Amino acid sequence: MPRAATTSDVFNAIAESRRRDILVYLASCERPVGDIVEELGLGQPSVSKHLKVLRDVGLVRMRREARQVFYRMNVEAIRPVHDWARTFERYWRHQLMRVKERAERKHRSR
Amino acid sequence: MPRAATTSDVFNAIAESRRRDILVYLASCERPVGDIVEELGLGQPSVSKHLKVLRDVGLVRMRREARQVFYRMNVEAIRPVHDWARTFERYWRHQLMRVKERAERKHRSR
DNA sequence: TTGACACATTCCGTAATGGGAATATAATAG
DNA sequence: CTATTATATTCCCATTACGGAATGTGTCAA
Repeated sequence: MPRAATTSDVFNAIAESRRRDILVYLASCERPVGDIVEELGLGQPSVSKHLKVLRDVGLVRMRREARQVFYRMNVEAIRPVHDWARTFERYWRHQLMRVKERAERKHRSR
Repeated sequence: MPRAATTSDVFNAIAESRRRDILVYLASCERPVGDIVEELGLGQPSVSKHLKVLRDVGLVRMRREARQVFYRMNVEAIRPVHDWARTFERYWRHQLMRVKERAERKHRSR
């Protein structure tokens, strides 16, 4: 079984750093494809293909206006990532506490 | 330029769902490889390889004890993902607000 | 209609994947 | 030393990805 498709879920889609860049760029406001091409310094076909991946997993939406196509981020779709990462938040505390304790023991033993 | 290696960064490493499962399993406490194999119902070699990927990006650490190798999660390493996802948090508000406004306009126009 | 513009899709080559089987390595027991 | 247990590594392979070049599609202007 080879690697999962980039379009199989949000986690695979955001594995590519260019796509993460695109999302950050689109977070604040919608943009036509040409702007994204210019911003990323990538070829237009590449950008279009990245956008298709992002569309397939619901991370962006598009809107046609005249000859341009405007893309915007669908911020909701990031939630699975956010939630998953957050499940570890409660363990940070523990880990930091352990580090702190170790440091204190070291300090006392001097 | 083909796809980035799974070991190139944390985002690529967690693209695989099995590896996410492993991390969740290791978050609460350290475990020997055998336990992970049993938990995931995957082949032992596969698990070992997944663990190597996770080690390469610093998401897990290992400790040898007799014949067993115990793995534990390094929760700190998840931070890039958490932080990146959180950059969009402030936009949720806006998006939810827009949805709400649209609903209200619809309501009024009835 | 023709041309131009903005974007999408297809084709190509290179490189890496994850699983299973087989094999190698490390550590302990006897 | 030998056998056994617990992991790691290697080999194999079908599959997919990315970027660039070329080409297709859709919209508007003249």
